[in-house]
Amino acid sequence: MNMAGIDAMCPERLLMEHVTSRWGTLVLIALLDRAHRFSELRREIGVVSEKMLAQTLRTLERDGLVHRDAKPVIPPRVDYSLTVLGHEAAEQVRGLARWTERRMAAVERAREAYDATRP
Amino acid sequence: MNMAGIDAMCPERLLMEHVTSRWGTLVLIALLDRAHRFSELRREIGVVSEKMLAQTLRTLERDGLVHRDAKPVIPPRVDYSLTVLGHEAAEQVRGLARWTERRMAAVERAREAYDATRP
DNA sequence: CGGCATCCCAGATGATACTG
DNA sequence: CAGTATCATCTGGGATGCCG
Repeated sequence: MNMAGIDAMCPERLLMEHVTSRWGTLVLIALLDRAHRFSELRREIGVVSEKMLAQTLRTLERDGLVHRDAKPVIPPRVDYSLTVLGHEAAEQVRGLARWTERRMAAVERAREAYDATRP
Repeated sequence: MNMAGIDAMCPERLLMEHVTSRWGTLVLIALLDRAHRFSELRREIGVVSEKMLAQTLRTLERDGLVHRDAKPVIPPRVDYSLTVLGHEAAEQVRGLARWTERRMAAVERAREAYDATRP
């Protein structure tokens, strides 16, 4: 265990991987805006397979970050929203996302400088 | 492109994957404390292969987050430290890490409740 | 000591088809 | 509409060996 209390395979790291996973981040950020139906999330996220979206939502629901509200109607309607816990997670993730936006240009300059100095 | 300006394969997402990757997070948090040699990072992180640590460090260096200082001595000595950009990234990541520590117990209760309601 | 090159595999992800 | 099931593919990551 290192100084931050996070090691390679501790429970905290697994939770962190759920919220920072490719689809986890996009789901959390989309839900930070408002509740979404399954198909709305698919459209908003862009290209994501049904399987991965369903799997991601189930993981986040199990962790208590996302609330699933399945209405007993035909055709089915399922709404996903953030819990209080999920809202906190989403804000952390959004902070990271916003940082990447602010600093993307600087990072790309750094890459060009790095690449320019070698084969 | 969704509302957060982040989609599945944009440059921002790649950058985010670098900083939130399994080894990226641990390296950034370790360097937030102080500069480390390669072998110090290996020990501090715990179980990490040389390959992944080297690869992670190269990626973070290329992104301009980590500074690599190779001293021309024998035996070789290489020190890694955070750049200003890297310090910002590391603080975001540490924020996420601290959140997982604060909320881990609540998440585990949520999982038990979830698991208790099905096969 | 601090790497890089190679091979290999489990697990993550995608594609497609099917269902309540 | 909102999934599940199955099969195929891709890739992060470990193991090993070599080198300046």
